[in-house]
Amino acid sequence: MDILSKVEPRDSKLNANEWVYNSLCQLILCGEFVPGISFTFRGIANSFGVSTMPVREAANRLISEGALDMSENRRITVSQMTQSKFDELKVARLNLEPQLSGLALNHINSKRLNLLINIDKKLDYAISTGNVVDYIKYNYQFHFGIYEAGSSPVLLPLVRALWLRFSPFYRVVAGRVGTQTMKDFHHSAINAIKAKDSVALIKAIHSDILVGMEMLNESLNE
Amino acid sequence: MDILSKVEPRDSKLNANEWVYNSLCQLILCGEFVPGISFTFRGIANSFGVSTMPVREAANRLISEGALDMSENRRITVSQMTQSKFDELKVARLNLEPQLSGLALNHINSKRLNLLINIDKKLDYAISTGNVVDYIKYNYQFHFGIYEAGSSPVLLPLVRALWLRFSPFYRVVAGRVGTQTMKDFHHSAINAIKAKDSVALIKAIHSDILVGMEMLNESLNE
DNA sequence: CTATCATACTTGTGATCACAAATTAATAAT
DNA sequence: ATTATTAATTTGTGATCACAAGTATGATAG
Repeated sequence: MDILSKVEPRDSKLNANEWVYNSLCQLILCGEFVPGISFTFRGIANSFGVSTMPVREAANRLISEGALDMSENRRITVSQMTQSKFDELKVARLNLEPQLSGLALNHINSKRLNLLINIDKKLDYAISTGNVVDYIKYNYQFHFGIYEAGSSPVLLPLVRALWLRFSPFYRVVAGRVGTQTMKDFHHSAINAIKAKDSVALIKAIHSDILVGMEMLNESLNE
Repeated sequence: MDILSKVEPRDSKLNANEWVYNSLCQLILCGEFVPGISFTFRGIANSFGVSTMPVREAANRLISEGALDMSENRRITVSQMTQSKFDELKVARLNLEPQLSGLALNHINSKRLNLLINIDKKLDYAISTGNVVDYIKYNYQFHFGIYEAGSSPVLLPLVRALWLRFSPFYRVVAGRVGTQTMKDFHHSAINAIKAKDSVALIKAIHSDILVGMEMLNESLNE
C-alpha cells in the first residue's frame, strides 16, 4: 500500500516510532483504513522506510489502545466493531466529549473559531459532493479543533483513543449509507462558541454525538 | 530494587512484554511506586531478568497511557500529579466509573459478592492498623472487583488507565495523612449490590469517588 | 481431480549491537 | 576550595539477527 503519500513527511527532530505512530493515527482517524484489513510489522516498516523496531512500538501502542487487534494467529488487523463495544463507546463519548468541549470553550480564540467555521464549510462541501473520506476527516478536525483548544492532558488522550476505535467503522458506514443523510449540530456548536455559552456548547456536542452514534447503531444492526 | 519478590512469577504462555507490563501495572496500582522515582530500561530489564526489548514495549505502553513520563533528558519517571491533571481525572472518574459499575451489576454473582465483602473486610483492617500499602491495594481490588464483573472491552481499560495515573499520588497522600481519616461508601455499594439496585450502586460509587478525590485534592493544595 | 503431507516461506518475539546524546566522574587550573 | 574542562560511563533509539510457530506452496499418492 502507498502510505507515504498520505502521510506527513518525517520531522527530523521526531523519533521514528513517534512519526510512525502519529502517521498511523492520522490514517485511522481520517478513515483511510477499513475494519478487518491486516498488516505486518515488516510490511509497515517497508512502507515507511524504517526498520521493524519503531513500527513495533507504534503498532503495539495502538493495539493497547484498542485501535488495532493482534489475533492469536499473529495478524495485526484494524479492530472490528461489535455491539457491546459500540454501546460502551457511546456511553464514554457522551460522558467525556461534552465535558471536554466545556473545558475547552474558554481557550477558543477568534482565530480558532474562524478555523472551525472554515472546517465546517469544507465538511458541508464534502457532504454535498458525497466525498466520504473528506467527510470523516473534516468531522474529526471539527471536533478536535474544539477539544484541543484546552490542551487537556487527561481527557484529550482518552477521547482520541475513543475516536481511534470507531473511526474505521464510521468510514464504512458513511461509505455505505452515503453522506446525504448526515445530520450534525455543528452550527449550534459554532453559535454557542460565538456566544461563549458553555451550556449550549455542551448540549450541541451531546446532540451531535447522539445523532451520529444513532445513525451508526442502525447500520450495526442490519 | 527488589521487584521480582513483589510480582507474580511469569506464566510460561505469557509473552515477556505482557508479563513485564502486567507486573508494572500491579506495582503501580498497589501503591508500590511513588511519584517522581525514576527508572531505566536496563535497570528494569535486570530486575525482571529479561532483555531491554520487552521492557521497552511495556514501559512505552505505560508512557502512552500517562502512567509513566519520559522526560526529554531520557529519564523514565512515575508521573507527578498536577492540579489540572487531577481535575480532569476527577471529571473522568465521576463520569465513567459509576456508569461502569451500573453495567457490571447484573454480572455480579453471589461468589463475587462474597469476594467483595471479604476484600472490604481486609480493607477495614488495613485502615484500622494504618497499613497504607494494603489500603491502596484492597481499595483497588474492591473497585475493580465490581468493574471487572462486566468485562467491558472499552470502559474497563479506560478506567484502569485513570487508576494508573492517580494511584501513585494516592499512595503518597495516604502515607502522609494516614488511613484513620479514610471514609468510603463501600458498605452502601455492597448493600446496593445485594439489593440489585442499580441506581443505588451508581450513587454509592459516585459518592465514594467524590469523597476520595476531595480528600486527595486537599493534600494537593497544601 | 482430490486429499494428505512435506517443504519453503513469513511473521512476531526477544536478544544483541552500534550509536549519538546526555549525565557523571575525573582532572586541571585558578 | 571552587570552577572549568575533559574523559568515561550510562541511556534511549534503531537496526539486525536467531528462533519458534504459523501460513502458504507444491509434491505425491490415491
